[in-house]
Amino acid sequence: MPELPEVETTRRGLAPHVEGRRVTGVVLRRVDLRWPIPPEVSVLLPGQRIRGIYRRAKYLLLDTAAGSALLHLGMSGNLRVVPPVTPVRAHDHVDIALDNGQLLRFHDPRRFGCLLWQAPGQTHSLLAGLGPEPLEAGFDGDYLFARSRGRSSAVKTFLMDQAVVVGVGNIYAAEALFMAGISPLRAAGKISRERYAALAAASQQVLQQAIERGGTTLRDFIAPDGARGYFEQELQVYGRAGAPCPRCGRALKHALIGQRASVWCGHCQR
DNA sequence: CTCTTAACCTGGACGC
DNA sequence: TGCGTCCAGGTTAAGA
Repeated sequence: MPELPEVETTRRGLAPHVEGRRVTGVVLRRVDLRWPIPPEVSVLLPGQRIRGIYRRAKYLLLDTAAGSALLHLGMSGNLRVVPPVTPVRAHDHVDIALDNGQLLRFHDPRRFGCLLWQAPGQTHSLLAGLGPEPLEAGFDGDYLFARSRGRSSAVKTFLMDQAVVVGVGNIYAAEALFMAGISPLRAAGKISRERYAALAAASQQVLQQAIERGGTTLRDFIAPDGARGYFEQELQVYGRAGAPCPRCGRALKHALIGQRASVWCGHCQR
């Protein structure tokens, strides 16, 4: 489900409900997510005040003086703020109760997500090797050009590598490459500095627009208040294999690239 | 390092 | 209606 825009939408939706709130309790119904939920979550988190909610890559951090809860939504996860009487559904794995009477509820059918703990002043190992944020300084065409030299893998795979740049997943990689006019199959190491400048700009534009639309809801994604994302209406190529290219009208091609379904225009993207 | 592949898990869509 | 197969927005671990 979630790429950067969906995680950022979740962060913004959660912030007014959780910032400054004290955690009054934690209920773990299932701890066997991608990794087991560590004891700190139930031992250290209750009683703490949430100083802020932050996003790094596709991770969310609930920051407290005792450490930070580190959440990833995997493919199918979502976080919602619900009243305490809300019936528990299948796959509602965690409730974090807040002193405003609300529950922060983590739901994740496929359990590819995680809830881990980061000690104060430490950087969790999962965050250590991540590339720059695409919407912050340090990410541009010169950076992509430099990082891609000598790499033979497809540029789409390169763009989705979280060690290169974070937050870009299968939807937004397809959209950014279409916008930049670059074939997803092209070897990353053989693309010019100028074309990488276009790709960096396109990536930023598509991510920013998706955030403004509240993300993309295909199946599971839902904002903390239950709202869907509306970027699906703006998708140019993702999920449109065989349909006419919005630019030239030719049928969009599709293939697996790096094990991921990929769609592009063989005419407009070179 | 870089690259490829398999694996984790559930639900929905589809074909028969 | 029921069953088998395939596919899905992510990421890591293991092996070449």
